Formats: sequence, structure tokens, C-alpha cells
Amino acid sequence: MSESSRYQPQAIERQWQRRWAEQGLHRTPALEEGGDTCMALSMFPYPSGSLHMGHVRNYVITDVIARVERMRGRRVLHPMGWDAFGLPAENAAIERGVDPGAWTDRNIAAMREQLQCLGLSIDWEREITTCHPDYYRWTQWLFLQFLEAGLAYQKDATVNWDPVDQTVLANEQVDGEGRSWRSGAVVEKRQLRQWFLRITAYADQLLDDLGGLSGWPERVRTMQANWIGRSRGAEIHFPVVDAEGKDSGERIAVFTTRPDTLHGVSYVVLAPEHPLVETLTTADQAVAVAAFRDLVSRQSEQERTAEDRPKRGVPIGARVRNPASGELVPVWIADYVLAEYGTGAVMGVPAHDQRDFLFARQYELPVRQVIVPVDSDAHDYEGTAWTGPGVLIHSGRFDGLTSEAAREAIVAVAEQEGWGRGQTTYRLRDWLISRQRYWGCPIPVIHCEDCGVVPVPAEQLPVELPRGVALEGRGGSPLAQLKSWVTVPCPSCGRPARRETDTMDTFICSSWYYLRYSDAHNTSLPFSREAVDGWLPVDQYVGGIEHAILHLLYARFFTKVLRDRGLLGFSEPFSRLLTQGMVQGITYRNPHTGKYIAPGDVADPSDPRDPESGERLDTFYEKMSKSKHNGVDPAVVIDRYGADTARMFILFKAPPEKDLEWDDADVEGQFRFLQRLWRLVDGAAERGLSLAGLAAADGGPDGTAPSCAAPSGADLSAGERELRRAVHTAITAVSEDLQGDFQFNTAVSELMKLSNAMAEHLADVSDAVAVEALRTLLLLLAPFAPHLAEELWGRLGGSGGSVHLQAWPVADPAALVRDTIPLVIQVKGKVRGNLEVPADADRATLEKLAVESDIAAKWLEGRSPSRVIVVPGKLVNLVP
RNA sequence: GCGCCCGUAGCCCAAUCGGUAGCAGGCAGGUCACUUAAAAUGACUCCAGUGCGGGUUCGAAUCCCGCCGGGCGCACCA
Repeated sequence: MSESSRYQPQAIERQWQRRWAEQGLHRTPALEEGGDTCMALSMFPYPSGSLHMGHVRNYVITDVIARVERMRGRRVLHPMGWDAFGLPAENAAIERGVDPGAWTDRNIAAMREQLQCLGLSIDWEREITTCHPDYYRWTQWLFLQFLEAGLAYQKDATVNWDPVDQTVLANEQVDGEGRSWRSGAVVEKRQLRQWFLRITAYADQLLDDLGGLSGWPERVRTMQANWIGRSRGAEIHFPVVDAEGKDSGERIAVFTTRPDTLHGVSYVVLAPEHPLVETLTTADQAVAVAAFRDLVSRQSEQERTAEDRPKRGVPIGARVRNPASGELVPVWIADYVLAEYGTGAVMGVPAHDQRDFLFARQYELPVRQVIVPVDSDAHDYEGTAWTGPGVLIHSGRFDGLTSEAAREAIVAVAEQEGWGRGQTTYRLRDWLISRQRYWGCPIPVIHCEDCGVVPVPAEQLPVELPRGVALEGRGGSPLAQLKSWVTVPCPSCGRPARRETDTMDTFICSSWYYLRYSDAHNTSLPFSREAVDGWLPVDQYVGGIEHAILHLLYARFFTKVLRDRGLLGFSEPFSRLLTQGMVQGITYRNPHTGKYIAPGDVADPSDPRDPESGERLDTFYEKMSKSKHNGVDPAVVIDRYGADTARMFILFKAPPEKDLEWDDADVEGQFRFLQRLWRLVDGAAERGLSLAGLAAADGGPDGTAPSCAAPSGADLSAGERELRRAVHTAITAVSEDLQGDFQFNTAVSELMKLSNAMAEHLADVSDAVAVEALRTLLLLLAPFAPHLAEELWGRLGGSGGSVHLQAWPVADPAALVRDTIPLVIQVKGKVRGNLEVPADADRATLEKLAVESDIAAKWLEGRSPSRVIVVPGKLVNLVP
């Protein structure tokens, strides 16, 4: 084999990347040209400085989609940017004294370089970087929009404090175990004055619009719905009475989803932190209450909300009157009532709420049944409350109503008599956005002693982040130390005032970046209405499931607010969402020491041993990470096999939404496949085959014309017909795989099938049939292995410029037609044989052929079937 | 506890509507050819009856019920 005919990706990939860039092949077409647009978007990365396999998977998936859509004739926007504010830069500054901006820019340069090695068809002219003033100017501008709309506000609140990162966090950024999403530290509660965005004002829309997101995974929609956590019920006011039983004027508001159980209340419980505890506690209970509150305050969130822990509480001495029945019941505080949810107070209905039931048992409080189950036996209240629906008893004028009817009736009476109303509460809290850190977008407001909070006038934006700030990592807001920056004249009265020194949560920057791509260089607005409405919503968004609630919820919120401000004309930012699975590496761990061993240190993978102790190691796949020594560096893989192999492997190894197990042997296999393609085309070129001259028969990139001057007619040989069928089957299959669900793994396997069929038949078919097959193969390959497809296209004399400028092939239905098909003969549902039958035979013919076949004779032993099921094109089932 | 998803050869994965489980594909293994030999390449080949138990059906990987195993989300949210 001559040197020039070997597949050497290193020799061709760089060169093509350069040529594509020179030709501006991936530049976004102008919106004014009209026609169908498509925005394909990957979640933009944090510029850590090194690309990992998860990034590669993400961007390759989006790239294939962008490339296919271009070939299908759509005008594609496929941009990239950098989520560039954030703590790693600031921490690097603290540890090594480097400038966070310079550090970030260096990382961006390095990662951009690595990304370009992948052959991604990104329009780099629209690159955005959230930490650059030309971007964050508009982040600040948008913040002022929120402020103006009354959707940004400051308040004192109990907030999550991350002791490692020395800043507050939003609720979404703390996981189920009470740990920070970034640092993993258990968060503490602190009482601080902070900035919030009023996301709760959009809770209903955010929840209701999930129903229309049919292009999103069910899983993500459920997660968001759970997070928003809407529950409908009522707020009921219980008047507090004094020792004589007279109304004191105070009232306790409780939230309940079961107003129908109001007559079953045997006590009312406040959260220990509830403000009324101070005023309502009687002298004789003061000591016990103080002790209990102290106990609760020393428990962590986790301890307090742990499963199955006994509920504890103490009475505070006060009593309230049930507004419906007039009955007097005691007031308690208990650890199972949360201050942050609802009104921070509940009515205790032991008979019909399991928590109240357990609490009542513990403290011997009365259990009063007011709901009788209808369709089941009488409830025994041995260990559980009856929480189902039923009919009301012991409920005065509401007796006999069903739970459902009673809910409405009781709320109606409450509203009429002024002691309650229908109410909906949410689990969702307002979004805490201030951060006590330096490397973030400054909040553009000024605090004036006379004028209060004054927004920085739009024409003074951006409020630039001062450079050269000494960062020592002792927490607090670093900007506050910079007196010269902090002190400014009040824009309103001109007297000395102070700048806000907190910066914004970086999730704000990423809540609108996808909009900026539509108009990345606009200097008078974040984006024009025409551009944003022309390109968005994003047709296909691709990213990790870890943002199911965080980024994806925030972005939806921003979109709705900006719509209401008239800045854009749609309600949801992402029409379709693909959540890609993790890339996992083979991981070795010593089960005794718990130490992770690098695969390179394992001598024999079939019998993995600890290189030090010789102990047998556990082997499994886990998400690649430094600490587990199981990462594979994309740069190393690209150096060795080329980007096309890496792309093909990642797409082929698993369906995109599933986790992918990295396997070097499979990478090797993928490389071999590309080598086979190379040899296949090389052989064809030696034979003198050429794609030149086919241009006239091509369709334009409108995707409607046939892919090729189709060799047709009955004069084709059997082999030729078989190859053509394989070619057009591949077109159909790959096209379907790239529609909707994106089955890249099966699409690649279709390419393998086609190449196998070509290897078998190519030598025996006419030039016209061979050329059609070669051309189709390269067109189908182009989105997956863009460099190889381009190189081979060139070698075969492909006309019409780059393979990436060609129209996606269209299958010729005539080529798919078969003369005969194998008909499966079943007897009583069991396959007993095959019959070659004319493909167009009708039901009666099929039945006749089957019944008269030898197979039928053998298995029916002469009897005639009592029933015959015919599935045309597939099978005939004979039931004796 | 509630909800969702998944379970197919040694491994990763396929299999429109229920219709031949793999001439879907790959990896690993085996045999052979080429070679002085090896690598590379090519050809052929081995391997499951779909986690388990029921049900519906002419026919179930696919639909229904109950278990088992794994993953994810929510969880004292009133």
C-alpha cells in the first residue's frame, strides 16, 4: 500500500479546519435571506482551561445536528460562548495572585483551540464571553429591567451560606443533602439582607407551560414541576383568645390543603421560629418554650428533616378559637413545622393527617374523626390517619358533604365571614442572586442615604468591575474594600453615595446568553427584537441533566419576563431539549482502603490488583473525574486517532441520552472502520471512478432533488439492485435516525452496514451504480466525520465545492422495491419456515400460498386450519 | 414513603403498529487465509430467548398485574 493511500487523520484534519475557516463555511447566513432557520445550541462551558469528554460529547451532538440541518437546506445558527464569571478564576487569583480576567482569557484561548480540533461547525464570529464588559453591560441592563418591573428587590432573609466559597447560594444551588452544588460543603443558615428576583411571580406560568414542552424529556419536566411544588388549599385564620376565652385581636394564619377537615382540628402548631411565638407564649410556658427553640436551632437542617424522626414539640400556653366550630384548642410549637413554607403554621388534624396523627399520639392530644371513608371499611386509626377522601361528620352545617364539596363550601364561608380564603402556595422560593464575591457581574445600583436604592442610569453602563483588587479570600464582598470605587455621587441627588458591592449569581449571565447569539455585536441593545424573534426559540438545545432545575428554570423565567417587557415575542426559550448522558471511565478502587487506582497502574485489567498491596480491585464505570483517575483526555485521543474517530466513537457507543462507557478497544474499532472507508474509496479512485460531472444532476441545497442521476431500470444486475437497495435503505434509515429522537448510534451502524454492502458489491457493479453508492456514503458520513468525508470527497473529484455544501440525499423509493419477499409461516404462533413470495401478493394469495405450502402440510398434518392470520409483507399464521 | 426511567449474548447496543429476537453494528473470544514471523488486513465462526412469576393474545422484548435488581427526582411542604 502506498504511503499516500493510508488514512492519517493528523495529516488532513488540521488542513481542512483551516480551509473551512478561510472559506467562512460555518458563518451564519443572514436572517434577511428568509427561509427556514434552525438554532442548534450546546450549553456553553465554564472556561476551566481544559476540555473534557463530557464537553466533547455535548458539542459533537449539536454539531451533527447543525451539519445535517444545513445539508437539509435550513439556515443554521450554531454558536459558542463562555460562561466566564465564577469562583475558579477568583480562587486562582487568591492562590496564585494572577488576575482573574487574564486567567479566564487564557483558559478561553486554550479551550477554543481544543474545540477547534474537533472540527465543529461553529460560527466563531458570534462568540460571547460573559465576563467581558460588552456582554455584562447588557446583563446589568436586563437587571435594571427587572428592577423597573418590580421583579428585583432586597430583603432580609434566612439564607444559605456556603462556608467554603464564602458566599450565599440560591435554594436551587443546594442539593437534597444540604450541600452546595459547587463546593459540596454543607451550607449554614444566616440572616442577611440580599437581592432577590421574584421568580415566584411566574410560578404558575413556569409550571403550566411545562405542559407545552413536548420536545423536552418527561424527566426534566417532572423535576421542574416538583421543584415549583404548587399546592392548592386555603389559608385559615384562628383568632387567639385570652385566659377568659375572649378574642385578643391576634390571629394565627395556617395554610392547609384540607380545609374540609377544619372541624377535626385539635390543636394549632407554629414553627419554632414563627414571630408570634414571642408574643403568645404564656409566662408558665416561657422556660419550656425557650429551651425547645434553643434545641431546634442547634439542629442542622438535615437532622431536623431526617426521615422517621420522632416529632417533638411543646405547648406555648396560648389558645385559639376554631373559626368554624368555635371550639378552643391549644397552640403548640413543633419541629415538624417549617417556618419557610406556607404561613409557618399548621392546623393539627390528627385523624386525617399522618404527621399530626403521630404528634397527637406522642402528646396524647385528641383524635377527632370528621371524614368517613365511603368505599372502604371503617378506618381503625390503629397506626395511621385516614388521609383519603370521604363524607363529613361532626362538622356542623357541612355534615354529609363530600370532601371535595366541603372544601369549596368551607372556603366560601370563610371568605364570606372573613376568617380565611382560597390560597395556593409553592415550594419555589424567590431567587437569591447576590454573591459576596469579586469575579461576577456588578449589581448596577447605588445606595443613597436620602434617595434609597437608585439604579445606575442605563447610559452609564456598564458598571465595570475594577481591576487590580486585592483578593485575599477572607470572604465578605471584596469590592467593598475598594473605597474609591464604592463611593460615587448619587445619580439622583448628587450627594455622596455607595455602590452595591455584591455581584450577581453567574446563573444570571447564563439565563440570557442564548438570546445574545442572535445579535452578538449589538451595541445599543442586548439584542434586537427582529434578530431574537428570527432565530429563537432554540430549535435544539443539548446539555447535561444537572441543569434540569437550575439553568433551565432560570432561563425560562428570564424569557417570560423579557417577553412581558416587550423585548422578545415568545414564551419558552428552548423548543427541544436533549439531555445527554455522562461519559464514564473505567474505574478501579481498592475495596479496603477505598483508594482509586489509575488504569495505567493496573497491570492486568482482567485481574486488577493494587500495585502496592496486590489486593484485588473493584472495577466499575463512573463519571470521569480527576480524583478517581478515570478520565480520558480528549486531546490525547485526537492526537492518536483524530477527531473523526473520537466523534464517531462517542456517537456510536450509546444513545445520546444514556451514559456512555469509554472503552479504548471500541475507539480502536471505530478507527478501523474509518480506515476501511478510506481503503474503499481509495480502491474506487484507483479504478478510475469519479464523482465529477454529477453536479448537473444534483439538486440544490433545497433538499428536494434526487441525490444523484439515478441508475435505474430493469437492466440492472441482481448485485446492482442489491447495492442500490442498500444505498437507499441507508438514506432512509440515517435520515430517520437524525429526525426527532436523534439515534446517532444506529445512524452510525447504518453507515457501517452500507460500507459492508459496498465492500461486497462494488467490484461487480457498473460505474454509475458504484458512483451513486460512493457519493451517498460520503454525504451521509459528512455530519459525523466531517474531515474524512471532505477529504474523500475531494479525492473522488466531488464537484460543487465542499461536501458540506451538498444537499442531504433523498431516497429513491423505486430502489427499495423488492420483487419477492420471504414470508414467514407460523403454525399456532410458532415460526415453522419461510416462503419466497411475490412482494405485491394480496392477502388471499398469501393465505393460499401458505395453506398449500409444504410447511403447512408438515405441521398441520393434513388438517385444515381453523383460523388464518395474514400480515401482508410479513407473515401468515395458521391456527389448527 | 411518592413519582419517573431502565433490565436483551462475555461487554456496549439493535429490533415502526404486538408479527422471524441479531445478514442491525461494534468490542472481546475462536478458526482459517495472506506472511519467514508478527502486525495490519480479509473471510468464517461461537455466544442470549429478552431480570423473575403470572395474565391478555393466533402471536409479547414490546401491553397489563405482582415481585427482584439498578438509576434519578421529590420527601415532616401541611
